[in-house]
Amino acid sequence: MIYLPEPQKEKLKKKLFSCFRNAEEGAHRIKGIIGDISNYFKGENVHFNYVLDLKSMTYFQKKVYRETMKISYGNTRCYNWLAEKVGISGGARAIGNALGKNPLPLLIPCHRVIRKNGMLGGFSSPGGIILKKKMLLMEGALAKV
DNA sequence: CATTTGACGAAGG
DNA sequence: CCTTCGTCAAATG
Repeated sequence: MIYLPEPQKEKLKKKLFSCFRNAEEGAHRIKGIIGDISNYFKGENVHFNYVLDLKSMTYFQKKVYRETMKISYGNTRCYNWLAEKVGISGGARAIGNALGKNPLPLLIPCHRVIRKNGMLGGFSSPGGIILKKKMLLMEGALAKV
């Protein structure tokens, strides 16, 4: 499970520990991921290559996530592009639904999926659309101003 | 099974 | 800008 940064650190901590009572002790086992994430938010071009546990997701969602993971750092694609990729051209809205349930934001870089008209679309993690924009800016994915 | 609901997109005001 | 309509997987009833 991934929680992206929230304005209030304590609130986030509380949320984490309510899910994982042994979070502190187990942390060393996921040092790699923690390091990667922290480097990412320092502005580094981090690749993220981990085997993800997606067995609780539907077949369709897994297909969407697999394609989403092919969008590399600093690039963006639109919802309909993904729709084509998973074989439902015209189903952009269904893509949005699937991405809205992304259990592993950042590792599954749904923030790189934006609207065709240049709008950013949505972002369901706590940081919301503000955070999505920040991440894209950091990646240098937003061309102008 | 029938409806409703969206992180969409195109077309036409 | 805005509205309407087509679209499709999931959630809901």
